[in-house]
Amino acid sequence: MRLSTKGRYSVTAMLDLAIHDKAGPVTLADISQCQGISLSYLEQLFARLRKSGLVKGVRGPGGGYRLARPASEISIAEIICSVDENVDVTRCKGQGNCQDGSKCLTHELWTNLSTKLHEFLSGITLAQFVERPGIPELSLQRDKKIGRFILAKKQAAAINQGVFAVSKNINTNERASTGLVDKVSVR
Amino acid sequence: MRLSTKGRYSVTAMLDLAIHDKAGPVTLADISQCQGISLSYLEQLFARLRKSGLVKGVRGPGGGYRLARPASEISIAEIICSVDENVDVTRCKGQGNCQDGSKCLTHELWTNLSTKLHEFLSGITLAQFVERPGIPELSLQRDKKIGRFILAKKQAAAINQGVFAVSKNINTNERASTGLVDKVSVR
DNA sequence: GAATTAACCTACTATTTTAGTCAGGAATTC
DNA sequence: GAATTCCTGACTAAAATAGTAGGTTAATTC
Ligand code: FES
Ligand code: FES
Repeated sequence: MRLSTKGRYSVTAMLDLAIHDKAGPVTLADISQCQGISLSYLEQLFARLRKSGLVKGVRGPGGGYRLARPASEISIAEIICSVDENVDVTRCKGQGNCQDGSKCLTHELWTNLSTKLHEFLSGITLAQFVERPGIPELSLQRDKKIGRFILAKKQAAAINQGVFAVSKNINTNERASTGLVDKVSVR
Repeated sequence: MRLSTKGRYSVTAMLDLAIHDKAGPVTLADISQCQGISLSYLEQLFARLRKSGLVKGVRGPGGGYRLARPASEISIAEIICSVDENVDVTRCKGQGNCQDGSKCLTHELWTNLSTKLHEFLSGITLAQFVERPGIPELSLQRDKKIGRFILAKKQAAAINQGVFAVSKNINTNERASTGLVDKVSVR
């Protein structure tokens, strides 16, 4: 197992998705702006998250990314493993033969430690972080900023079309699946 | 917290020291040979371990490195932290101000996760690995190889001085502190 | 159907970290 | 004084990380 900023970015982004899951898809552009990470870099990370079956992409206007599974079924370990492909714990990659054909001490040490670490991180789910005391207030604070930003864009689009209170169909297939448009729409 | 090959090398090397602690100092040359890591790279790692007060260096012939404390008082977390100086968990490095002056979600998430991880790795000591079932046999196996190598060197030095059964003072200050020379000496 | 949005894809560049090398100096033993 | 081994600093090579650029494709809105 390996821990780097790559995994940190991914976990943070996934947390973002988990928090806003009820309000529909989150665009990478928003995460990029909010977290100060490059958009294309995020795209690369999310490509892996998608291939690992952790997120689903929703194309078109009003689209973005959402969790492929409930937050309670996604562990921190899964997220980190999906972006850090270099998970070769030992040097021999499974076969115990890096010391004249026989198993070295390193082998046992790291398979042991790494399974323990993995078990530990597997026990922590995204949901646990979302439901953590303190998050609701922080989430609210930040939603004002992000929400305002999203609304500003939607408003601008609406004004551009002549009318103000528009917000009809943001993304029909998504609305159907979530049944929650009010939070995204303007009025 | 961060996990990389750097920390892996260090933990493995420290385990080596812990196993052979009773038999006196272990040279970096031996660890280098046995683990297949560059000697100078090991020296750089051990420089940090020494500055962190985890190991003590013993100069001169018969010298090497030994643990500065009992193996039962050295945790995996300490070792990893001492070589990976880049332990900035958050982006703001303590102050919660990376989001318009206020704390972002990332902050709480990572300080929380990282303390948990740290607690976890702090609970695992070197001694636990040395005393682990399975290690004695493996250690014995490997000691034949390393031991033979060390003995070969000592023998060569002895022969060089005309007598064979010498093994008088390998490293006096070390012998005094350990009171265990027989394992190191030839006969 | 044209415009827009945002996912999706590929290749390239820059920066940083990791790993290794080199050349020497200092303490210790013999 | 020679050998050994820690110790130091500077320098190089390779790899991973982070960011950039320029597109294509699917959905939505008008
Ligand atoms: S790493 Fe598996 S035998 Fe050495
Ligand atoms: S990382 Fe500390 S406030 Fe954002």
